[in-house]
Amino acid sequence: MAARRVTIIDVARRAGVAVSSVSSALNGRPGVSESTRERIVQVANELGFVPSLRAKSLSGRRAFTVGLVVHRDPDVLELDPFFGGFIAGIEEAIDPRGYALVLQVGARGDEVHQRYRKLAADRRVDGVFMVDLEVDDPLIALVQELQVPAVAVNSGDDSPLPAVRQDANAGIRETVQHLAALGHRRVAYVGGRPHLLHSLQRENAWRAALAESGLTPGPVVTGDFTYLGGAAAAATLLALPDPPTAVMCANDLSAIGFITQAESMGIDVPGKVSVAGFDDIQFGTYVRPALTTVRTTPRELGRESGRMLIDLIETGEVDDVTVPDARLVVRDSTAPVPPGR
Amino acid sequence: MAARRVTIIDVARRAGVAVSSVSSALNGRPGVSESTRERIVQVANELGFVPSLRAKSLSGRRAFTVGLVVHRDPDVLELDPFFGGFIAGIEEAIDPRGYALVLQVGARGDEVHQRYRKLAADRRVDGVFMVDLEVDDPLIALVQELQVPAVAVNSGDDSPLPAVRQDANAGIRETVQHLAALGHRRVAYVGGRPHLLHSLQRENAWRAALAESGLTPGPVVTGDFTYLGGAAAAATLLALPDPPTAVMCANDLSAIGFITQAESMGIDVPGKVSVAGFDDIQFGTYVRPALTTVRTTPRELGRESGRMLIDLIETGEVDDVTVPDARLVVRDSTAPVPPGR
DNA sequence: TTCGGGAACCGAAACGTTTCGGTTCCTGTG
DNA sequence: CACAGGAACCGAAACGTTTCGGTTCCCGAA
Repeated sequence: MAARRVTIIDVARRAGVAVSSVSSALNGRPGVSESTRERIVQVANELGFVPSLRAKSLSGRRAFTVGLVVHRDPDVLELDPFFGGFIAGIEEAIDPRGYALVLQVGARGDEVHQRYRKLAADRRVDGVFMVDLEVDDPLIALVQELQVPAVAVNSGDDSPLPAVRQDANAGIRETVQHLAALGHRRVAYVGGRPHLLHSLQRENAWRAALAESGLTPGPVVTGDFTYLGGAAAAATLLALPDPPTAVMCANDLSAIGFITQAESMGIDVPGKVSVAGFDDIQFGTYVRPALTTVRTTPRELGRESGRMLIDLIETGEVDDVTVPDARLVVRDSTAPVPPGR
Repeated sequence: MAARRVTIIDVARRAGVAVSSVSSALNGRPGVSESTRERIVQVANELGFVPSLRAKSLSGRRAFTVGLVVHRDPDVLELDPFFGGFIAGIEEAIDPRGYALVLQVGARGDEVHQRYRKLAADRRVDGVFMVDLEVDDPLIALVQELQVPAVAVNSGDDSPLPAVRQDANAGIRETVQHLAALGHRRVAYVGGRPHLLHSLQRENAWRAALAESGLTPGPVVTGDFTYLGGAAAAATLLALPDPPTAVMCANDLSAIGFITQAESMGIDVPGKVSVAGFDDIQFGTYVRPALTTVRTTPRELGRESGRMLIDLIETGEVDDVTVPDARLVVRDSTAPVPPGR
């Protein structure tokens, strides 16, 4: 009894009009009188007509699908605070407009490359999101070569692609000012994976903010955004002859690693050293001491990215957008500089 | 210069054969001699022919896409250890077979319903994964009504849908035996959201394992799989006149919440109370004391689910599969029962 | 030598839309 | 009253495959 699908032809026949008129009527295109439009809509509803997405794709040369390929090891993905909210935001924007998201993950760079190529060759998606951009990212050239519409998320200021950004500077500046106000003069930095664009951006923001506050940069450790990386950084920094009294970490996970390591070395946080993170992951509120951090809003970023990509697909051009700044959230892992330092 | 796409017609013309022969040749169907098949393949490569997925979909009545709709609040998603690995596993299985995954999230139940309906109406996907099944889940009836092929992940034993399962029983039994061997006689349980099928399964497994070890169930608290829920459970259980000496939690997150709360009440873990979790999230290795837990393998589950769904789509029937059991991982949060208890 | 049968190949319909050029008809203007 | 112009509507091509029925041709058996 696999009931045959009701097609536009059925609607046309039943309404006594041409197929093309049904198409025009249902898509709000001109060339059909208001009265027949109403009749057609009526008939379409009666019949429960749902246009075939596949036929639309073939005819209309759009897939009504956008792609996100995540360049990340699945194990790392587990702890990533970004994607849950980001994807939810994307959907909020694209679902009402009839688009769906295809998601792919690739651990290695060449896998990611292949995924993009295949996505483009198959014309499976009408556009893609570019996240986790690297410095001089070859993927940018790739999507340009492939001619697939793309929006860059948190790219640099000179992005050749349309971009949506959340400025980290404001939050980082607030953090540095917060630390300075607490009397800290020696503020270290634990970086993220250095080839990642936003690692660079955050570190630069930190330097700029220090300069603004009249401070000179403390020691810098290159990390990798992981818990273990943060712990290793603590081992290094806190063993220095003149250890920092405060540390900014490139993300919360490494900040938490840092704190745990510090405490296991018998160094109290925030009594002896203040620690600030970045991201505002939920665990930051559970950890002891609760983490002072900079709150980012992946969901808003996703929503704007989604909106923008579809605008780009449908109109061919868009303006860059900026979501509200990341802001400082003060909790318990930062405190006044210990006396005598 | 939007170069026209090279189609099967171009290949046919260039090879001097009919379009239908090209189709047969490239899809490994009989009816074309080996020599012309080779020639056709040759020509197709020369021309860089990539069959149009859209045309294939329309003609062949398959979308080469499968769907996963996640019923979860995006904020909860952030801490969820399951989906990163699960999705990665799905992809491992489906990508080589030419399928892609569309992912959707819905915070509310009715949203999820709508998503499934739309997916089916649009024929956007050829099949779906059903995760986070509830007791008597109405979604099962929905996908059956909608006639969309579906595989259930960790469903009950009497699933009307083909299912892939990872048995939690083995791991939970091991855990209970481990606790019993440490001398514990009063083992409490902190459950998950009670309408979720796997909450029920885990609790039943716990009861069964206790019985096997000749123990009677300790107090049970209904939780919600969250950190805060675990903390609340600790507050309740540890204030009991005769508190348990060991606790099994339905997942790691609530176990970590439990431990934190216990310690802030001055009750040492594992000195005074042993705590075991479930999932084996990465944080469990970082937390102090490192968490004894049951390791699940979402990635394998994803891989098998993906394989199975595509088999189901293409052949119409499949057998249930089971991935290797979840196993106990002993770390530092469990210890011998304190003397005198 | 004839005939049957299968392998190889072909042509066209079908999938379900959108789009575009063309026809009809009505209205207003001169 | 004639005619231009535009609104409403129609028909068919196009999108790029797969599939199915039909034709050709060759080979082996009788």
